Amino acid sequence: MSALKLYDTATRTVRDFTPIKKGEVSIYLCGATVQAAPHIGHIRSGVNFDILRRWLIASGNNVTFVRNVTDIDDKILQKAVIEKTPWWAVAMKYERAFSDAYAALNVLPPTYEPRATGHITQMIELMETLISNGSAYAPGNGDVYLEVRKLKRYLSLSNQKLDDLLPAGDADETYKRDPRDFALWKAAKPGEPYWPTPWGAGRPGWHLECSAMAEAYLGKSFDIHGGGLDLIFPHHENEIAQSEAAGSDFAKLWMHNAWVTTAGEKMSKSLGNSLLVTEILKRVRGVELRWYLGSAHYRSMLEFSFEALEESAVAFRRIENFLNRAVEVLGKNSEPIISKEFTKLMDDDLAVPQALALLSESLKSGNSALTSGDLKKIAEAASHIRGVLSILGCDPFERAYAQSGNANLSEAMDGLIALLLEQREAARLRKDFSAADSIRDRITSLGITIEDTADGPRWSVT
RNA sequence: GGUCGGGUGGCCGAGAGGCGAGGCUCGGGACUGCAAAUCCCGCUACACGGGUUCAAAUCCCGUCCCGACCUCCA
Repeated sequence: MSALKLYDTATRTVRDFTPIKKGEVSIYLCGATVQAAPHIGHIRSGVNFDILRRWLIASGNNVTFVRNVTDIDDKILQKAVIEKTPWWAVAMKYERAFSDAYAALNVLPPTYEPRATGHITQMIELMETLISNGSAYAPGNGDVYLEVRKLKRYLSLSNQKLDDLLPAGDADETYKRDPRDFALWKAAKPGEPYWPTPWGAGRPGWHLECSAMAEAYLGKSFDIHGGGLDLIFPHHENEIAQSEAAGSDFAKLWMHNAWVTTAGEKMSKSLGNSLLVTEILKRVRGVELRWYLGSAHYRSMLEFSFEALEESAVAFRRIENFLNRAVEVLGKNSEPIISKEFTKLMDDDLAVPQALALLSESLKSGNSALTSGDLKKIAEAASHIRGVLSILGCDPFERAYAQSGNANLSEAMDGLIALLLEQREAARLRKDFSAADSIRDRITSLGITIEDTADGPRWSVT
């Protein structure tokens, strides 16, 4: 019995979430336009919605999760010219880059991951519907526009008035009945890729694909539509306009994640390469980046700095260290438990930051139990921590984060270090501390940390 | 111009009328041959000016500052 509440952009309130079909949740997330490698802002969206998805699953729902790939658009075509390569090669290259980033951050693969170019047929059908019912028009040049003045309602998501909008600057308005009408379909210019349609050869406008694909995979009505804040207008407004004009109910609830900012500003694509996921992953592991991106509330801006990232990674290693020690002491891993308190927090619009305070309590209690040797409490703490981490997608024991090392090699290493530690222990016993410290220093300089515990020394690679 | 979101301690980051989230840093202590790890204690804030209230970071009015969107955007 879920009491999940989520913030709905459409009503600007936190409200009860009830799926259309009990136990089944359908989500459409606007994915990447594959025109450049992902930076950490792009991937935050993936992480935030992955947390939502994991929570819905943990709450007993079957989740159908659709995340599209926009593999044709103006920027991809521009990039193809710059990179002197076909547009589809550009799209494929960056789609792979996104896939790699999602995988590195343990973002669950979507149930379906449709590409725009694979759904031209559905888009044409949608346009036919819109033209035949008078919502859209083809002025004859190959373009197809949606006539926004004819809509029963428009701009309800962003709460704007049509007449307040600034007129589009560089739009070629000669074919538009109103400057605010937007393109469903764009006529191909010479040299551009095109698909044939009853109105001429061209390619999809940006918004059409999401309406077409959402209906294809989720039907005329589905539970949650998500994306970044900047998609509210125009992208999501236009999706609503198209789909409603075509007779769909479309999304029941709208969720938008906030940005990763630098110096208070939205991360822009012209910022350079330093914040690309691949670059960040040279500094911290995937699980640590995910922990960082997931740790702020999804509707709060996350002010990025390398200091904050490093700090966050250190905090995560502390948790990981406890879990590893718990396994050593207990001889086995503790099963994740989702506590009532945690459930209450997550049900409250995914209150992750407060859940982290809860985790912090478990960590303290677990570490204390480790000192006192209270096995029951150690297991309890480990279970609660793993419960939280499993929802955040940061459980270090998850397969996505498993070390793919050479088993023989680590066994040999284990033996070698044990040998050194035995010598050090012998030196300590005879109070030859300078010999003991010199062994420790040598080991430390190789990047291995030695800790003396009540149960003897333990080592870990830093 | 319209719409939306912010300003919280040295830093990050929650909360949204009362009983001061949490983490990091810093200071002190316990433990330890030393270190590391861990635990305990301490430091304590809500942009500014008014107002409402027994009580305001939270509500209201005003001001300042920052950011986002307005047909390329996570």
